[in-house]
Amino acid sequence: MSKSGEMNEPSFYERVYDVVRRVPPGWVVTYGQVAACLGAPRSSRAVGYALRALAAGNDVPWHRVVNHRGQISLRYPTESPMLQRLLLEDEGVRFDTQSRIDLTTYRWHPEEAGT
DNA sequence: GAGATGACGGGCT
DNA sequence: AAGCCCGCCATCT
Repeated sequence: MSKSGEMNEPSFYERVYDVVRRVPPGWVVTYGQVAACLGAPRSSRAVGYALRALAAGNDVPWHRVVNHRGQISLRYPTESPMLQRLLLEDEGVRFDTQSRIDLTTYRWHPEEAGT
């Protein structure tokens, strides 16, 4: 990404970011939810790919996105997963003894939020 | 243009 | 309940 096309295309990335930005503090969504919200319920992996490309200093609450098991999928930098957990706990999200989030309680439903 | 990658999801064992 | 495998999709090399 160094040629033309990194800031002029409303790519999937932007849409993903836009959805994630709507997630209120203290709530979480799964990659699949974000994908479904974009009209591509099968693009969950692509969503993760988009978030991976996020640069530091952005206004996207990426930490509110977890996998369908309610766990943090990050395994990259050793600190990122811990950071995500700290950010969520700071917002009131509780983790069980298995470092897992109860999606039945914290899962945010965009359709209920209205658009 | 083709092959490989990845912050996933669902189903089966 | 937890783990393993396969399939999807957008992007990268």
